[in-house]
Parts: sequence; structure tokens; C-alpha cells
Amino acid sequence: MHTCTAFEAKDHTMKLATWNVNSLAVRLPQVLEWLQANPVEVLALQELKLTDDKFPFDALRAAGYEAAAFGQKTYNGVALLSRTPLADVVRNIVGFDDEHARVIAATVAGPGGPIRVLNGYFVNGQAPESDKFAYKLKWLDGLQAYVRAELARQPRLMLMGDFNIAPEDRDSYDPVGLAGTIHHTEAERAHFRALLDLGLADSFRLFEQPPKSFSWWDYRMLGYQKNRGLRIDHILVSDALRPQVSACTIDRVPRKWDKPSDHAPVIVELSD
DNA sequence: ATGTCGACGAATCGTCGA
Repeated sequence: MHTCTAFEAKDHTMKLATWNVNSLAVRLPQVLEWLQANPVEVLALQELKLTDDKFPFDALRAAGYEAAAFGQKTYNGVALLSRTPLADVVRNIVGFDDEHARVIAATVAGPGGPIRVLNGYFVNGQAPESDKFAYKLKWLDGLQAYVRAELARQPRLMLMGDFNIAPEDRDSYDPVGLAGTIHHTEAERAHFRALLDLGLADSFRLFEQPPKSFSWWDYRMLGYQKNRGLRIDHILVSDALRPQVSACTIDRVPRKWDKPSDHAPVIVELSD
């Protein structure tokens, strides 16, 4: 397909990231500042809380990113930003009728071939006994079927976003006290493992990580200052991509800024 | 359980969702 030169080889690493920004209208300046310091090729955003007519396409284009948005008023909303073209953009979970804007997918160029990127804002679920929790489990069923079908179509796949699931005890600041509560239930964790069983790996756990690594901290009760957090933002990579994953980190820097999102970005690096 | 946010509607705070 192409000749290989030393110059070209330099381009063969790629970073992608996911960040729940908790209102893009509020956080756009922080997104732009973060991208300037972290010029990732692809950024998946969640909780835009705005409609597509209010999406800041121009400001992002000026920063070097094209965008595909799937927003809604007040709640939810996801987008993919990319330095290179986004192809085959699909909104929502194909085969699952959802009133919420929670999933957007696109294909991007990557090292060694195109990559299908799925960006999800998973249902929160509030509490195990609530109607919202029942919706969460149905939504996860729908997502699982969708990811299975997508993997069959494009084995080089990444699923990232705010999963609203702490997959294991070590992903919670208080696994005993919070056992069985939202983000920690066995039903949610079984769904997470079912996604892995499709042929996906939690890229963060492919590497040695500091203990008590979290991606979300409650605004209340000095959650961040006390590191009372959860690791609920994830980047899953398919078996076909896994050999190319060279790093995965959580960037806590923007969580320390004024008026931060309650979530921190998670970054994955792919190499040749 | 909640000391924080953010959006919204019809207020200048209450409510919802996270």
C-alpha cells in the first residue's frame, strides 16, 4: 500500500482519549487548553448537555479537530473529535431504540489500518432498585449485541467512554462500604466482563498502575482532595488492537483546575 | 447520608440528574 520511510515511521504512534466533560458549554475552554497540551489524534467526549446546533464545531476546527456530534438538550450527548477524517459516523446503538444520545461511532485511520471507535456515555442507573437501573441493564444488553456485531465487521475496534461501572474492587475508594451500590453491583460488573468476553481488553490494566487510580471524584465532601474516587471511565481495545497498545494513563491535571469536570481524561497510546 | 455542580423553568430558588 505504501513505502516505509524513517519519516513515516514517526507517524505510527497515535493517542486517543476519552473525557466526560459535564457540559461542553462550560468546559470548552478546558477542552481546548487540554488539547493544546495533549494533542491526541482522537478525543471522545461525553455529557455534552447541549444540542448539535450549539456544538462548537468552529472553535474545535480552529484547534485542528473535526468533530461528529450527537447531542441533546440538558442531558447526555457524545462527540468524537479527530485530527484526521471521521468516516462512517453512526449515532446511537444500532438495534436498540434509545431516547438518549449516548453512543457515537466512527472509523479513523490508525497505525496498521483503520480503527472503529465507539464512544459511549453509559447509563448511570442511580440505584439498584430504581427504574433507571433496569434501563441501565437493558441498555447494556443492547450495547453488548451492538459491539459483538461491530467486532465481526471490523476487528480493529476500541470502545471507550464513561462506563459508569467500577469493574473491580480496586477501582473503588471504598469497595466494602459501597458493595452492592451503584457502579459496584454484580450485575453491572457481569456486564463489564461480558464485554471483555467479546474479545476486548481493559487497556488500563494491561500496564502496571498506581494503586487507587480513579477517573471520577464526587464534587461533594472533598472527594478529589481525599482521593475518594472511582475508576469508571474506560478504554477497551479489541484483541486485534491489543498488541499495539503501548500505554494507558489517567490525566488528573484538569481535575485540579478551577471549575473542573468531575471526570479526568483517560489516554491510550497505540504503536506500530 | 451528601456539605457540589450544571441545566432548566420561571425564579432571584426549587427540582432533577449525576
